[in-house]
Amino acid sequence: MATTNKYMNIFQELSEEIKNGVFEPNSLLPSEHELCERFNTSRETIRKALTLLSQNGFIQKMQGKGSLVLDISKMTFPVTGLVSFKEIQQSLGRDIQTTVHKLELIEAEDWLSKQLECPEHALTWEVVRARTIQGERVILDKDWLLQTTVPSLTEEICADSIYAYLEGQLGLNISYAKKEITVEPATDEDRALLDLDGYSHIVLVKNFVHLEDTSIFQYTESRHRLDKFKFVDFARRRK
Amino acid sequence: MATTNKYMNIFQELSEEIKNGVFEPNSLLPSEHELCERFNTSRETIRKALTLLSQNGFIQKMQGKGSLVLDISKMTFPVTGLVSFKEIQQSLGRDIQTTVHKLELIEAEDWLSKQLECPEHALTWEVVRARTIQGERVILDKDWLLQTTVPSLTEEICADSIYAYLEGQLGLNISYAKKEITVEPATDEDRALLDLDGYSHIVLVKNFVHLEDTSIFQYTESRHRLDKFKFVDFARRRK
DNA sequence: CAGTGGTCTAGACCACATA
DNA sequence: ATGTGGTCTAGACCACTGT
Repeated sequence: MATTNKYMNIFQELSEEIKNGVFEPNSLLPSEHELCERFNTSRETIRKALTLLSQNGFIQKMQGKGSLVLDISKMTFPVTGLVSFKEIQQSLGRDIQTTVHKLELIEAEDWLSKQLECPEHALTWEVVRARTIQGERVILDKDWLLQTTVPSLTEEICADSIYAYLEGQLGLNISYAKKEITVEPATDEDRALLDLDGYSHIVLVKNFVHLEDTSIFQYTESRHRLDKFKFVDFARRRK
Repeated sequence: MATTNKYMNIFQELSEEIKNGVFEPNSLLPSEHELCERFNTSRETIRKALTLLSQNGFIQKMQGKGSLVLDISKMTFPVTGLVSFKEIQQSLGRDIQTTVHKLELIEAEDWLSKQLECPEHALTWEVVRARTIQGERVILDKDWLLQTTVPSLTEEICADSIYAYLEGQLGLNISYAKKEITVEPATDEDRALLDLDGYSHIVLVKNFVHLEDTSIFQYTESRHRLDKFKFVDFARRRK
């Protein structure tokens, strides 16, 4: 669990303590000075950890007063940030299955090479997966990954979590992503592979995933049945 | 324009220069050392400004190499963070009108006092506004604001931007918000006040807005016609 | 007043990239 | 080997909050 970073460790340790109720919601965290002593470190380092806590909705800093612990039980769940389908569902303790409908190496067509910002005809993994939650097929995930960064891919990996494989096994460093959420008419494919229950539209979440060298290596379309879709976002006001 | 903060000023100055093309996309920013000299400041201060640029999608920092300028023209627009309807539309140069359908001081009912985390029967402003974009009424905004924090409210303010009034005139410090995006069946009110064009559902964006003392003072439901809804999110991976 | 967080500094050492 | 960013330090001064 120990990453190399001091402030990252402090952030994780304090966030665990907040989650576990060691620090009560609506109470104050120990002062920065006290935290310096507890973690035997300098104040700027403590402040980096506290900044992370603040950005992730754990605390609210108040000048002259201290750091107030927020009630994270009211937060439903921060889907913000880069979190994969599997991580989210696991965090909710949901019972899910994944059906892999397609796993092929294709040549990128015109539209796809534009999405991936890659040369046309670049070799690309195309993955189509349906997600079953509590007996209903409600999400269709369509992934495209450049073979230059992901040489091989198996059905086992797709049935589990592609993210876990990329970060864990391949050691890829995912750095940021852009998401677009819209509502679109359902396609024949949607109707065939999902239990649409009469809905004529789906929620489409497009996801452009970038590596640390800023190249896009994955483009994902996540197609959700309307009534099963929920997106939660925590955001701080930047002045 | 000059806020009090050194790193905030540097962030704004550099972000302007990136927007204006002074620094080309896919080129490197001057090194932190050079920026220290240019702004006559220490490295940690420069790094705070660069961290802000990174978090807002302007640059990608790469150890050993430098800070790469990202192509913000590909970003559509960061709707992430706390941005009001008016700010977003203005940034897109859209032609919009607002119709105020309701502006009343009411007593919070059961469900509302739960949303606002306030005592039942607390006095609350209820505001209902329809947004017309390019001739079509496509968004219905329903706002509830606690009178304890917003003593008075006029139709003129509502027709313009409530946010601008709250932050500019009242000097309220908005600090963070939680958003929830779902799809819900349209109500009779939706059908009456919007040009729903046959759609049976709307996209519902719930917004819980908190002040710096962490109290909720505003709860908003933004109801969008399906085909006119778009949400864009930029997120960095936190390890 | 004392205690809190907010900003800023000058310098140190490390890890990574490039030539 | 040099230059880049990543982390950490010890201390300074300021602004705000409470008593």
